[in-house]
Amino acid sequence: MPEGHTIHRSADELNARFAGKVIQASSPQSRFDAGADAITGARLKQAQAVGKHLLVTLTRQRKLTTLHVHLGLYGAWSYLDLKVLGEVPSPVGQVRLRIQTHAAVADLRGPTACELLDPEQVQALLHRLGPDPIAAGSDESKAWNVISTSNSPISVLLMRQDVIAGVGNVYRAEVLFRFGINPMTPGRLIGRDVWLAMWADLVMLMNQGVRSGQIDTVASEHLPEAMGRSPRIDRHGGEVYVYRRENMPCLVCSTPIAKAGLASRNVFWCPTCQR
DNA sequence: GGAAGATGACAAG
DNA sequence: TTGTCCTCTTCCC
Repeated sequence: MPEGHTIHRSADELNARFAGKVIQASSPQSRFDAGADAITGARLKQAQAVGKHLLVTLTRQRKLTTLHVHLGLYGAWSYLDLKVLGEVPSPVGQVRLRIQTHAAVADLRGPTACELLDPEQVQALLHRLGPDPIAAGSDESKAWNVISTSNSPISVLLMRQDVIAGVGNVYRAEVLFRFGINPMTPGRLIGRDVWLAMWADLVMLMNQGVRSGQIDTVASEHLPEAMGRSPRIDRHGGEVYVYRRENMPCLVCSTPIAKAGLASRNVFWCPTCQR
């Protein structure tokens, strides 16, 4: 499931299979019939991730269209290699969009957004997103301008896509732990140096997530094995300090990890390490 | 078999 | 802050 690193991987996967190819599209679920018809026969130029948004540019008869996909909480892409399978399998479950060539199939399930945008709408979307730590050359100062003047908790600011694009509930919980910052700390109390270090940490962690496909944030000296405990892989597939570890001992100080609802999302932190 | 919950975001009040 | 939407998995009976 999707934070920014997942979407960047989706873009890479789609480019590897479909970039430069003429595609067929369909909506087995019938909820994107018109859109699928509109892009069938188009050439897929490029898939690009911006924060949690996926933008796929397609051309047909020299006309440019952009497919915009946002996975939301539980949307997902799955891929099938037709050279291995031999024939095109029927869609399983609720497939909103199927993209296909003679060689490959990509199925999209459960997205919050699956729509076609014109260039003005694409610009409007990009305009309302903050800097993406995964995109090379992103300007962190746009995020700092908001954070340094805001009374909102830093944990809320980190989730705002107009402040930083691509950070979700896991990365925010983990980066705050790594810097010993309490989630309720107002943004304006975060120092410039601390912010720059946090940004650099997000750049490192999220790029690592793009490469590995999972979120690992625990320093090697704090891994359970290094602490004499049995290895534990979290349900989401990576190794984390606090995310979804409520009531479990902190990997650093053994204090039970706390959990609270904030702005309708769960926040996790160590009450001792993050005073 | 059914409820609850999940790495998200939006609108309404 | 609450309600709503989207789909699948996990957990409990």
